[in-house]
Amino acid sequence: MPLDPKFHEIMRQNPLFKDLSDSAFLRVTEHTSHCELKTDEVLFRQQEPATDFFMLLTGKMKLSLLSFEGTEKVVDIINPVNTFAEAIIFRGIPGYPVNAEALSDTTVLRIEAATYIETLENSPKVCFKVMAALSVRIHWLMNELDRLSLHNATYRLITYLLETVPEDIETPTEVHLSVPKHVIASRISVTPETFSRTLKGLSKQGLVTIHNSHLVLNNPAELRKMVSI
Amino acid sequence: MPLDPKFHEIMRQNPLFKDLSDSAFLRVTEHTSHCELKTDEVLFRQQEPATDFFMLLTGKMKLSLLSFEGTEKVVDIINPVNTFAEAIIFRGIPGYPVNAEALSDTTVLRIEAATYIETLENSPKVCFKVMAALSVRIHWLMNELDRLSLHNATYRLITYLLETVPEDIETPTEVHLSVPKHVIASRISVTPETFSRTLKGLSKQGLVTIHNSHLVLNNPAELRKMVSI
DNA sequence: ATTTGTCCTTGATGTTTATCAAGCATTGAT
DNA sequence: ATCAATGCTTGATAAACATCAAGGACAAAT
Repeated sequence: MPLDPKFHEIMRQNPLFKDLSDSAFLRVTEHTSHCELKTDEVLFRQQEPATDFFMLLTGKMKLSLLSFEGTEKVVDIINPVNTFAEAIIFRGIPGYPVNAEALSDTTVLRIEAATYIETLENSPKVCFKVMAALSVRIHWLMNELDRLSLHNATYRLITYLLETVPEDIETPTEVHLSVPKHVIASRISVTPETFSRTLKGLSKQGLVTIHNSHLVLNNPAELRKMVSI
Repeated sequence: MPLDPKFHEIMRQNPLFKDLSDSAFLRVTEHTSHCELKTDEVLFRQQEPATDFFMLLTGKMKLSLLSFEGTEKVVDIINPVNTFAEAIIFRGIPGYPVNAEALSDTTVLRIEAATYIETLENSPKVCFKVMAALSVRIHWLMNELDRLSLHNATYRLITYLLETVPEDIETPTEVHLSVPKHVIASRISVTPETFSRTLKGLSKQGLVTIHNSHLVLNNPAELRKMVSI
């Protein structure tokens, strides 16, 4: 079934679709479907055959890895209106490399990879957009590696918090944790207990004020200095 | 100066150049130069303007990040005949994201990014190869992230050792550590001291035998089981 | 109103790994 | 032959973080 045209505009804003010709774009949308997920519902699992990639419209998704002991590591938290799993398109390997699960009720667009690839074959311009997107991803991952291996829990928490506010903010800023704390804990690779204690540590230093999921960064400049961004 | 034709064949074997037309390839080689580095010599530093990417012909290179405290983390060890820093091509950001330093006397080819980009604009087929290469990189990085955040020093050492031997080996196998131990230590994110102790631990269990830089993996199957690959 | 469940916090304890300090082996230079 | 210099190992100690166990806050269900 072809996609409801009301979604066309939002798709077009994404770099992966922006430079497609109208006819190519329509061909893609004909192989795109709309998909609703309830909280905790699984979109796909590690190793499952990967035939589609996705664009998140509303809600939150988490991408996670499962170790063989069964412990889970949240690799990324996806927000609207980003695409995810697009890197699978070009791999020889057929399976998804992560699990994708809804953190809240969500809507996603499911885009057939094969169709999209066909359209790319006729458009070097879009290829460049894709390559740029992949490169951004690579540098994000390198950044993650850096932050995991070079730094401690406090550092990782602060950088996580600062990612959610504009770069130039100097005055006290509210931050609402829109996903459960234990998910953020996994995302920055600490246990929920350590997360709680680390956040409390920042609070004792007067750097943040805590009201449940509602935080105030009292001194963004000082926080930035602590991680020297 | 154009590149000595004796290097053409080896370049052609790399996926980034394999599917270029002859004329396009020649244009690239005209903007490629040959470059010799002594041990410890720096090829480029983090933040330096990135105008070229590279292909390693002989020797070893290390790519590393420097934290603001001055500690170094080896992100990757490059072997012949791989390209590196190719992801910079498509980024908006102008600087290299890592440092590149020779671990031994090396020779590299320096390829002008702008010229290469021009050739891509005319060849969707090569674009696909590049996208595939970038995707492989992404999945390698996700694997790294997994191994750093889900596992301990022993696990990381074992996977490092197993990466150097064929997948199906069951009998005792020699492994020669071709780079200094402290570099490997940084690569798997432990201190040299921990590296030494961890390796000794494996030795005490009879899993490896140590003769300086020369190791024997006595039971690859058991090692593989321990990390359950 | 009580119960149940989820999520978070807190404290006590244990493990892993880093840090500091010293010593040993090898190499190259004087 | 002796003297650094380098890279590795080893031991003692400390820090960071995980684990285990218990309890509190809050919301939904009964």
